[in-house]
Amino acid sequence: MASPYVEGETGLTDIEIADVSQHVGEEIRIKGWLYNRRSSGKVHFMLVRDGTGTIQAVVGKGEVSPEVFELADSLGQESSIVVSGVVRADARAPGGYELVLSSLEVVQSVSDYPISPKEHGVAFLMAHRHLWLRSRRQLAILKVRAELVRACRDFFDDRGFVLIDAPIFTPAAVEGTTTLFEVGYFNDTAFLTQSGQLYMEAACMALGKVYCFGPTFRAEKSKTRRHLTEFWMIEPEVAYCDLEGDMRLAEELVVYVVERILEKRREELDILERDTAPLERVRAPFPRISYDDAVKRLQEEGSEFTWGSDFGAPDETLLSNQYDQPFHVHHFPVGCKAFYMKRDEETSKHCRGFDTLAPEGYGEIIGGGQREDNLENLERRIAEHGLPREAFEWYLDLRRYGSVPHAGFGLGLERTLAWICNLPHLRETIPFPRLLDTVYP
RNA sequence: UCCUCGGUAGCUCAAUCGGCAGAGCGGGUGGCUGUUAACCACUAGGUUGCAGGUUCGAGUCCUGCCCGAGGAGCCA
Repeated sequence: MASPYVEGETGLTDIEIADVSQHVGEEIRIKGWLYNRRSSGKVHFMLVRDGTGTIQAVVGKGEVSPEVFELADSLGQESSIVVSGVVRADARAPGGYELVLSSLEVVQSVSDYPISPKEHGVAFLMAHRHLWLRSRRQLAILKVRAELVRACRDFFDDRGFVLIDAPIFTPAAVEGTTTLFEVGYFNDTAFLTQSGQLYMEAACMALGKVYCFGPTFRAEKSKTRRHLTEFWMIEPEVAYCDLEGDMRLAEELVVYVVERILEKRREELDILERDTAPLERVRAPFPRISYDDAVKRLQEEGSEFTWGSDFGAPDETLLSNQYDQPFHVHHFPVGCKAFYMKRDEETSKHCRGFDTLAPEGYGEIIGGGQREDNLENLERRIAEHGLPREAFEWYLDLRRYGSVPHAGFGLGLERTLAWICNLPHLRETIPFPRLLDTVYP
C-alpha cells in the first residue's frame, strides 16, 4: 500500500527546506510545522519550518479555493502541515525563496501554543524545554552540538584511537559518595559513573590509544551556570604518553573541533550572533603557564590566592582574560588533584596534571594528566587518600602486568560548546538539561 | 548550605507616598492584495505565590513558608 509520506509513492517531489534553492520553478511538497503567520487581507504568509530551515508559503486569494484560503488563516502556531506549490525566488521573501501555495494539508490544527515569538523568562522556557527546542536559536545550538560530537569522534577515529564504551553503573564508593548518584542494583548498590577514565586506563593497555564518549553524573549541590548534574565527556587515554604528549593531543583536538565548527556551522553561529574572531585565533601550540606562575600572576593582579588551593571561578576568569585563546595550566600541587595523578619527581610537590582553560571567561574545559604507573607509589596514594584498597585491586593489576607511562584527559562537551557558541549558561547546550533542581521535562 | 534579587492576565512586564489593578504580545471578532516578531480597530481575560498580621484602606508595610533567578561554596 502506498504511503502518503514516502517519496516516490505519492507522485509528489518532497524536499527539505534547506534545499529549496535547487528547486526553483518546480512544484514540490514540504512537510513541516507552522512557525508564524502573517496576513494582509487577500494574501496570507505562512512561515513553515521543517527542522532544516524555514520558508514562507504565500497564499493568494483567488489562487486557491476559498476553503483553503480560510483554512490558511485559521491555523495556530505549530500546527503540523504539508504544503505544496511552486518554489519561486523573490527578494521580498525571508531567505530569498518562497513557496506559492497550491495545496495545504492540515495534519493537526493547533491553538494556544505556549511559546510565542515574543520574549519569555528562563523558568518558563525551562518548564517547556520540550517545545523550546523548536525555536530557531535552540535548533542552531543543537546543530552545533551534533557537529562538535562528530568532530570529536572523527578526530580520534582518524588518529587510530579505538572507541571503548565505559560502564555507566560503577561499583562501590571510590571516594566520598556525596558527589555520586546512588542507585539500587538488585540486592546491592551501584553508582552512576563520574568518569570513564579508570576503565580507559585498562583499555589503553590493551589497545594503545582509546577514548570513551558518554554521559557522566555528579551529585554536586552546584547551582551555577557552569554545572550540570548530567553531562557528556570525551576521554582519551594513551599508552606510552607523558604530560607533554597529553597537552599536545588536547590542543590538537580543540583546534580541530573549532576549525570544523567554523567550516560547517557558520550559519548557526550567525544565528547565535557569535563573533567568530576569537575562534579564528585558536591555533596550536596553546600558551602554557605553570601553576606556580599562575599563582604569581593572580597575586600580581591583587588576588589573595595562596599556593596549594585549586582555582575558583573568579581566579579562572582572571587568568582566562589574560589570553585571547585557550591555554594550559600545568603542574598543579599534588593536593589539588586525584590520587592517580603522577607526581613530578623533580619537585615532589607537583603532579603531572593540566587543565585547559577557554578564553572569554569560560574557564576549564579540559582536565587531564599523566597517570601514576608505579605500583608502590599508587598503593601509597590510595592509602594516603584513605581509599578502600580492595576496590582498586583490578586497577592495581594494570601496574603489575605491563605497566607503562600513560596519560589522558577529559573534555567537557557542554562547557566546550558553551564557549564555542558564546552561551551564557550551560543549560542551553544539552537538549534536556539536568540541574540541581531540574529533572523535568 | 550561604548571600542577593524576584513572584501581578496564557507570556513579558508596569502600577508614584499605602488610595479605582494596567500595557504590549498571545487568544477572539472585524479590516487590509507583499507581509518581514506585519499593521489598524474592537473584545475577552485577575484568589497580585501561600498563610497570617498592621491599617479606614495592602500588589505596595511586617512575620513565616513555598517557588524561581543570579552568584558563592562545593566540584578525581
